[in-house]
Amino acid sequence: MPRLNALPASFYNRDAEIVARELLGAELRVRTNEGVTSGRITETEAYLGPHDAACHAVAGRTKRTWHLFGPPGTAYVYFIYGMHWCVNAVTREEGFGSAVLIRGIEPIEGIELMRQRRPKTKTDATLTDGPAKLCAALAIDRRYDGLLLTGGCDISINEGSVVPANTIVVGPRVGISKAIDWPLRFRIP
DNA sequence: ACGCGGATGGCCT
DNA sequence: GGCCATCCGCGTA
Repeated sequence: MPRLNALPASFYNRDAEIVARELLGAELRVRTNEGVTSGRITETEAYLGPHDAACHAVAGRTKRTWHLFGPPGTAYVYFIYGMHWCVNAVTREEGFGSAVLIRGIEPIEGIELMRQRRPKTKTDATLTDGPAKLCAALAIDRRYDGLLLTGGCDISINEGSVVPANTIVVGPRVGISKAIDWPLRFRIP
């Protein structure tokens, strides 16, 4: 059984790179009227703020990026490529604009519900191994944008297993066209 | 096991 | 008007 202690705002009120590393092993959990789905975070990317050309904060606080500038521990959910959602955890102080993109999880709870939501998926290995895949599996969309992940909402990130630092694979972020060689992608093999 | 391109729409310039 | 922090299926090996 997963632990249900949500990570506190103080956890998120640090540099995105640190938070991205330490979110590995934590549990992302979503409750809907269909049931609960959750997974262990296995891949993250750090987006450092307005000085990071690949970070959405470069455009300033617009309608789309509004909650990226929210308080630490806020969920920043955005729509991309006309059909996909991605979820971030906001880091550092309110107004700064840095976050950690959740890129992969390993299902813990509600795997049958996840399969129903992603019926075309052939194997469980590809059920939640991408930022838009996991949002589809957990039914994360605009409704969750701006909610606090720190407890009390239908979306939260909870304490999980501790991941040894020497097992984390570090590499460049993917899918971006600027600041492409910064080593800000973290994953558990 | 790759590589490529289409789907699809909101938002910033 | 053009750009996306993507995914999937189809093509060539």
